[in-house]
Amino acid sequence: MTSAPAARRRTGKTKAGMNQRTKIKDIARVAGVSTATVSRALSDSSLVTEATREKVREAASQLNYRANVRARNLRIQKSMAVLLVVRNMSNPFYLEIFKGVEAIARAAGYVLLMGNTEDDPEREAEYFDMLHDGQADGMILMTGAVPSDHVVLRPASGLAPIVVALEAVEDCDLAHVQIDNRAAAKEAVNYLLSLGHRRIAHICGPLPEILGRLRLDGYRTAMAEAGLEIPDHYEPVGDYSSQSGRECCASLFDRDEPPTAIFAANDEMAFGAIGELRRRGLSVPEDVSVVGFDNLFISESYSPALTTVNQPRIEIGQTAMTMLLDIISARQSTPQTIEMPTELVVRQSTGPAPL
Amino acid sequence: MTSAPAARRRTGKTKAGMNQRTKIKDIARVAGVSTATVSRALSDSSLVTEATREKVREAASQLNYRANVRARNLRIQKSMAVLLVVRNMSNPFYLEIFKGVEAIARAAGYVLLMGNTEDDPEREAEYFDMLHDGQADGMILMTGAVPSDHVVLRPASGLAPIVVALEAVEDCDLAHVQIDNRAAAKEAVNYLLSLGHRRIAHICGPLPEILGRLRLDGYRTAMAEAGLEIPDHYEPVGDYSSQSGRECCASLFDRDEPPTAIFAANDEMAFGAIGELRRRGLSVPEDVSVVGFDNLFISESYSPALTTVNQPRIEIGQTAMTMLLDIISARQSTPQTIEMPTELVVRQSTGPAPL
DNA sequence: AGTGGTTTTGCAATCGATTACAATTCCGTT
DNA sequence: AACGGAATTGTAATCGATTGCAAAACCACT
Repeated sequence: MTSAPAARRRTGKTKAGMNQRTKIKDIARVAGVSTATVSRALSDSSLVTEATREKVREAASQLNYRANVRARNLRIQKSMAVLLVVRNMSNPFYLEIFKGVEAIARAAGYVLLMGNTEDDPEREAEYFDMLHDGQADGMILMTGAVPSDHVVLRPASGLAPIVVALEAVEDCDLAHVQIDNRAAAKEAVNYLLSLGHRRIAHICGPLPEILGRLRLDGYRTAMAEAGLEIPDHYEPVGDYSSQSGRECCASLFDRDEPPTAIFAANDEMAFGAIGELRRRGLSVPEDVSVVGFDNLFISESYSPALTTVNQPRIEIGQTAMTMLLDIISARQSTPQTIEMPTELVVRQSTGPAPL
Repeated sequence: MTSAPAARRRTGKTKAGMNQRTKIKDIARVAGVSTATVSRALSDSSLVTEATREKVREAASQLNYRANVRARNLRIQKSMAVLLVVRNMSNPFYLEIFKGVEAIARAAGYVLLMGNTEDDPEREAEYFDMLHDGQADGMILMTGAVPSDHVVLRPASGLAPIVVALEAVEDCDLAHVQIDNRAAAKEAVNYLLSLGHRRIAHICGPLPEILGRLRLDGYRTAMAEAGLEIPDHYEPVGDYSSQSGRECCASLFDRDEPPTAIFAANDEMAFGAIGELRRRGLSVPEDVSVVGFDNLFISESYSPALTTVNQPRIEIGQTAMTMLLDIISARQSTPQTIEMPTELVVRQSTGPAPL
């Protein structure tokens, strides 16, 4: 009966019960058309009649068909995924950025791949490799670290698009979404000055990093413009942890001429500082005012509610993703830098300078 | 010269400057072997001589070759990705779980896809579809919501593996990683009882949800075992937000017989409650003790540092991912439920009952 | 040199879609 | 009825890897 030559054939071990996924071929058979037509019908191409389209749709839904994403991605040479790379996944600051990115990505049919570097250069390189491998069509980089001399950076290397958010990569024409850290810090300090404070200290973030430098710079500028000298020990350096905020605060109050106000480079250090002040019997804001930076979700319900600089995190995420999509679809090719507005949120941790 | 029949041929429009990615064919040509050998050499198959392997490696690194992940994934019928689905991406509680999952996934060569449902059934279904589409090889579900009647749930449907974490899906034999919410809640309340408190209130989470129910149940059990009646209004229902904690707390203290201790179903509501107490001039823990649940990263640096129930979040993430890998590789097939230990962390927000 | 066995290698099929190009159908005109 | 052009459909190439099987190379031992 079987006249077809018994060509090489796979064993096709269909485990009983393991119902094979339906593929485009099955639909073609059921609907009585070719696979090409099925593909076209399902992708709403204008090259099929309404009748055929309906027939195909019918067969597809009957067989519960869903296109195999792997096969499609190979063929169309895209992965419909974007890579989101952060320094530390458990930093709550990123949460709303994730959310903003996710919303835009989803709407455009992209999925989100998470990357976590822990500041390890090897891992950073790995994520860049993923771009190169075609695992993602683009990347939103929030580490500010670019592996030196990586292929993707070589000029005209078929560079998969990268948008840098929050951080800044120097000497490299990449798209950026950032805030004006210097100006925001300056505004925070100016507010303290306007309350009558003169002895204002700054708990810095790690200094080799650009963010820490910029905020420190803003603090110094504000102080300089107010004609105030900054005592030697008024710039302790922390690492953004609440513990380090506590320690920096201690170092400020263990010496003469303690400050009447503290501007911390982020909210967590501000929390730590407030904890330490309370431990010493000082009250906030009556004795010492404290300002943070970031406006974490929790800062509002802290007690005292924290005065801090708000970053529009959701919008930063949305903007970064939107830019990335624009670059991917080549709507945009010259790398832009977008600056998002910040806002000083005044709450209960700041008050007039004590007499 | 060219004797080969000019078969149909693509135009191969190589944009100048757009240097083509090197593929396995290129390596084969340079190394003077077949593509099969290249593939085998690079995957450390034992089927190639050391000499050939070296030759191929040489060519590969010279051409800066990286395998096309899309092509490989299609061929091997895997996507080497797992899907992590949460209710709300900006809930800080998930952060360390992400981290735990990420660590294990990375080590096993899997990438992480993020899913965010916002409690929208359509979006929940979408992520299940992604599994079906082969976008991911497995899923860690933290929403507790399973689309009713979805294909993947039909018995023996080639079901891509799912591990439910934190939540519990009833009537469905899926693998689970969870904590004993009832026992943990009971322990927290018992601790308050041991401090001499008798008027203890509970700020519940949303009640249709299993988590809220279990914690409430633990609270009631502890009270019952202590032989205490629970006044009518001692179980206000919040929604896990700090604002709702504030409101629930207010409702407790606007009536007669206010409690001397509050057990909140999560830390954020505990923060809200503390804020409200402070607003009313009550101090914590002297006048009222407060216990939370979750041990958020910030709870330690809150002031007063919050007494709360710790969930081993990193370990939960790690365990869930490990289970998923076991199921994917079929090392494990009968769905297990693993229970992770919790721990009451006593800090400064609790103290002896006032006289 | 011939034999049998074990390693290495190469050929070509395969994964499941999309799509260029060819072939067919349809439809209005002459 | 024949024709021309547009609208649909089908055939087969393609994306870039992995891998079953066959062929070739190698080796030891008569």
